[in-house]
Order: sequence, then structure tokens, then C-alpha cells
Amino acid sequence: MAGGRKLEFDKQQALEAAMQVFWKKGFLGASLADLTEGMGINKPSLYAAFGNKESLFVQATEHYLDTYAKPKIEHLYQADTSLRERLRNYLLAIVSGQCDEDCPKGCYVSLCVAEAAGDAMPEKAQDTVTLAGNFAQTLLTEFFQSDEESVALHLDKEAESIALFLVTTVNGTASMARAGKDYAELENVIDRALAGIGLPANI
Amino acid sequence: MAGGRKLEFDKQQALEAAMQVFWKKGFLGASLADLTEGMGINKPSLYAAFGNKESLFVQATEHYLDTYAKPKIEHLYQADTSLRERLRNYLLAIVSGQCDEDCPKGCYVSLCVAEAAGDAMPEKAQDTVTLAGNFAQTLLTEFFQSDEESVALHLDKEAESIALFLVTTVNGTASMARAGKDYAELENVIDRALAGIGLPANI
DNA sequence: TCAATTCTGTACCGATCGGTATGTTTGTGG
DNA sequence: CCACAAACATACCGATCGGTACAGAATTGA
Repeated sequence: MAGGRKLEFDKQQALEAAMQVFWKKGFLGASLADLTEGMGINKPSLYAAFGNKESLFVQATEHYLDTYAKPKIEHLYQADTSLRERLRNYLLAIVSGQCDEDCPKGCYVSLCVAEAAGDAMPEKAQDTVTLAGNFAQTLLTEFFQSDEESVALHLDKEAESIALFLVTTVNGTASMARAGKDYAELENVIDRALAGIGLPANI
Repeated sequence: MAGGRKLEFDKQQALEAAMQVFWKKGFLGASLADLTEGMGINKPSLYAAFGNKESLFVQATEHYLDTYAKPKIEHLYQADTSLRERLRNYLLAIVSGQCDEDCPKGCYVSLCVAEAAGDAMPEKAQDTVTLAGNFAQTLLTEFFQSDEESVALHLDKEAESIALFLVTTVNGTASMARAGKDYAELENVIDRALAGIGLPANI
């Protein structure tokens, strides 16, 4: 019968801010005080808009996947580009995100997966993190199994092993970026990783 | 003038237990309740023996380095063993520790470095973690610079880059182990990493 | 046996945790 | 202008955080 007062903040913007806080501090490390300060709203508004801390985390994680992780995939499917170059662009895009000065260092998912292994996370948060953690590996496995050039090079036969290796590598760069290494130092790591799957620079 | 009551616990054993708790939960994630339960003592005993949580953490970290990290170095200096085999043994020993069923999964240092980047750790704990994080890279750099076979293969020219790559890789396996991957899956990652520095299986 | 000393267990401290009740303000429809 | 609805800010809830005061229990030297 009546409309009521209007929201004084942008929900997407607040979610982005919450994601940044979780990215920096992790799920357990991010207190409600950290979150409300970062989001620029206070607790009742947060609970009204996002449920509770766990629910906010789930939404923030999905937001991270949608806006940070998934867009990088398109590098893998760029037309008229060699497999090596597509892979390299994809991996370097990930590393670039891990070293971005405007975001917390490292990988949101990688940090939360490490936290989740400590057995102190609520169930749904844990499930979300597990799903997100398997995302890249599944994607890469299917990519190496189906990509034309990959099949021609017989990489499809080792798709799972290669995907695991590359995911391990980017988890490693995430860890190093979080420890303070910059993009320039990690770029050469990617080239060595490509050599490790039989795609050295001269292909 | 008088001796007083005797300690009812073994201090080294308690420190080992504390290390296991930090290994599983991290510095911030490990509550005093977690620690006292794991160590089998209560709070006043903990504070009398180790100072406070931060001091306990510093001692636990040094204990980890001494008993878990440093002993693996000897693989690098095994006589009558090829460079590749020595490196492989070293790296696999690390991965084996990361996947050990009797310890928390992953790497104590890697976890705490990730935590430290969240800016919520006391100063001395942070410093200790930073030192520990740089340990392996410094070690490996000097190794590649000085090892006879490494010099013969001109790996000394890229010692820093190679060390960074290998440290990145084992940080990656730590992350994967923490997420649940087992030793068998990660063994092949190490072989690919060795290929990435120009030491494929047939050398 | 009796101080002096040192550890152990309980019970507590202020601060902060995640989460909420409540009263006020801002809006809409009648 | 009024009734209603929704968001706001404040102040609070019980639980847990890291850390400690204190009393009882053990061990020593005298």
C-alpha cells in the first residue's frame, strides 16, 4: 500500500566492496566491522540486504567468479591465435589480477580454500569455496580435451595432468603475489610453466 | 631456596602440538581454546611456558622450520646423485610433507603468509612469517649459483628465476594439497616443473 | 614440619565477535 | 495530512576472544 524509504546505497557496489574485504582478509578474518566499514553501510542494512555474513560471502564469491575469474576465459578461445599464445594470455591475465595494485594481492578463491581447510567455516561457505576451487581445473581439463590444436599436439591425452599442473602454477603465483612478488617477476614463471607442458617459446 | 612443583607436560611436545594447531588453523584462526586443547595444558601453563599467543607462534614457526623444512635440504646435497634427481627428491619430500595424513594438509608457512597479507597479525608474528617465507627461495638461489652441475648446465645464470619458479611451484602444490589433492596427483606436477627448468626426465 | 617456591585449575577481566531489537527518519499511496 | 512501509542509526544481546588474578596442590631446602 505504501512504498517506504529508499535504499541509500547501491547493492552491487556494496557487494563489490564486501568482496574486496573478503579478498583481503578471508572469510574468518573479515569481521562485520571490517565489512560494514568497507561497504559504507551499517549492520542492520547489511543484514537486510544480504542475509548474514555467510550469505554475503556466498554472494561475494559468486560476484568474484563472475567479474574477475570468468572473463579471463575468453583468452582461451581467441580466434587466429596459437594455443601457446592463448594459454599464455590467459595465465598472464590471471597473474595480472593477482598483482593488481587496486585489489588485494593474490587470489580470493585460493585464500578462502586455504581457510576452509581449517574446519572453521559454515557449511554453505565451505561448499561455495570448494566449488569455486574446482572451477579452473575443470575448465582447463575440458579445454585441453576439446581444443583443436591441443588435440593435434596430443595434449588431450594428458588433459587432466596438464590442467592440474597449470592450476597448481597459478595457485603458486597467487601465493607469491600475496607475499609481495610483482607481475614482472611472475611473468617468467608462466613461461617456464608453459615449457613444462611442452610449449616452449619457439612454438 | 626451594624447588617448587614440577612441570606436568613436556615443553617440546607441547610446542609440537601448538605447531600442528597453527598449521591447521593459521595464527588468527587458532584460538587459545584450540591451542590449550591441542597442547593438553591450560592457559596459565601456556602463558608461563611460552609467553603469549604471539610468542608461542614465533616459537612454533621456528620449530616447524627446524623439524620440517630444513631437514629436507639434505636431499639437495646428496653425493653421487644427479642434479635432477637431487632436486626431484627435495621437491617430492616437500610435497610429501604437504600431503602427509598425520599433519594438516599444505604448508604451515604458506598458510601464514597468506594470513599475514590481511594486515591483522601482530608485528613479530608478521616478521617471523616473512622471514620463513623467503627462506626457501634464498636457499634455492644460492644452491643454483654454487652447485657444480648447475653451473655446468649454466643454470647459475638464471638461478634467481629458477628458484622463484620452483618456490612458486611448491607453494602451488601446498595450495592444492590443502584443497585435497593427494601425493600421487602432485608428483607429476613436480616432473613438469623440472621440465620447465630444462631438466626433463631423460637427463 | 614448616616456609618458600612453582605449577595447576577455576573463575574472571575488558574487548570484540556475529547478530538483533528498537525507535527514528524518509519515503509512498490514499 | 495521514497511515503505512521500509531503511536508517543506536544501542544492545549472549558468546567467544586473548589474557590474568587467585587459591589450592605439589615439590624443595631448612
